[in-house]
Amino acid sequence: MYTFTEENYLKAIHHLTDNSGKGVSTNAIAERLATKPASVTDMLKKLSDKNLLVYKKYQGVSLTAEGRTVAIRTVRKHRLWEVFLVKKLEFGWEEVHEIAEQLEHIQSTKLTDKLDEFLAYPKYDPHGDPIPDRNGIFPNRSDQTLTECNVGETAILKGVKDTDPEFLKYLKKLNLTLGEEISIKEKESYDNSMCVELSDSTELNLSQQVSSNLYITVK
Amino acid sequence: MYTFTEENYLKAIHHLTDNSGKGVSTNAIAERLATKPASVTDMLKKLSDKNLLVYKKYQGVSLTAEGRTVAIRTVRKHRLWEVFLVKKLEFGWEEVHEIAEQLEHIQSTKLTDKLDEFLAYPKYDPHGDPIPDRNGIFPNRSDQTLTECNVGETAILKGVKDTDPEFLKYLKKLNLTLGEEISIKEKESYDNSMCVELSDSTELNLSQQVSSNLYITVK
DNA sequence: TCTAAATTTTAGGCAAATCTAAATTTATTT
DNA sequence: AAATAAATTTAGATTTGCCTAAAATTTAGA
Repeated sequence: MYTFTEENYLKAIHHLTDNSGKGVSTNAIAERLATKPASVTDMLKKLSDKNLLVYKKYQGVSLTAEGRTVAIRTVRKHRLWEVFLVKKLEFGWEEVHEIAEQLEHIQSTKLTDKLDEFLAYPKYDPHGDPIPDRNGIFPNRSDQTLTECNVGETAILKGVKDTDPEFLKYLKKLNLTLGEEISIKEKESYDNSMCVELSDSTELNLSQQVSSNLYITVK
Repeated sequence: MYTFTEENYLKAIHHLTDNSGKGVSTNAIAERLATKPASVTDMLKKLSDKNLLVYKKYQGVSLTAEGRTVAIRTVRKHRLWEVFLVKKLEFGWEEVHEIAEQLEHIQSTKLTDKLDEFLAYPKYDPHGDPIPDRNGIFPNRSDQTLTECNVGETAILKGVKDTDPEFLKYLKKLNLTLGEEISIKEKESYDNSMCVELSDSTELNLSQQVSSNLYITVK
């Protein structure tokens, strides 16, 4: 149906699309795909010819309905495989992205749906990112980060914004896993770091860099 | 490491290698991969340059140790994924080959080994084909077919030689699944068909075409 | 053995996806 | 508003894997 490369471009463009209505820039796509802007321009023309996106020279691109469908389907596959790798094969959450980058291109709707069923229809992947259903509908997710919480509140860790393996390993070391309850004890206005307590009573000091990458809901 | 195409060529050549010591022919490879002989010649030169096989013009090819390792690793991945699809996702045995053709190219030794563990180290795939272990060692398999059995003997179905989806669906319809006990009641010398009885006492008439494609062991 | 048939290889090309270097367009600055 | 900087596109190549048509080699048949 769609090639490995086409799916990757569409997924990248979908990821880079914000609600501002502006087109996604060539440079942004090139950076995300670790390729050169000239290569991106080439590919945008081809994808435009296939009606997967709307491209006007120098104006950036936006996905068509068809392009968005393909992109979301790819995200769905990626995240379902990540769940499989962590929940069934017991990989660490910092190891699965790379393998899922390959698995997301397997072509078989039946496989995707059976995998979904096997995993009991998970709503979020191991990093807390929402998994679209077979119709492409995403579950809602909190976009509130720990930074926005006040002293005295208790937050529940729902996801991570940054999924860099180094960051994930660091959180693992701190015992910060999805679902963890985090009570804010103190906020330091000097560097915006915060002191928090976990459910097992350990206390941690989190930099703003860390807290701004943790999606939470207030209890 | 190795491309999709390289793995496919090596797997095909491994499959076509018999113990006769003769090289595998260009035409045979082309037919198996549904490609043209000229394309095969191109690729053989490249694989030879990479020391994955030994190629002499007009003489056919044979795999080097390295090439064989890659081929067997690919077979291992293919068959493990087939087990996963049938045992865990409940696909029919006639549906899994195509999907496994894609999954077999996922690059991650850790994934393969974890999958193997998850599946409890299966020795045979859903068609009864042996699965090499992580060192490339195949379990022994019977190469005796039902055709060779005599009246009065009871055979246990261990595998199928032909894995064409149509044949597999036919066997399913006949209730002939791996492990089934088959008692030979009668052999018809006219067309070499045989009349057999299954464990649930149903009687079947099997053509030579069918019986010669069933690997068995005598009880 | 000598010729015809089959097999295999070479030659020349094509499409996908990428690259570098140069040209063009848009954005920013003074 | 002109000049510079940044972003984007074009032009021309490269690599991988495949193709067709023609040439070369091997095998098989009379």
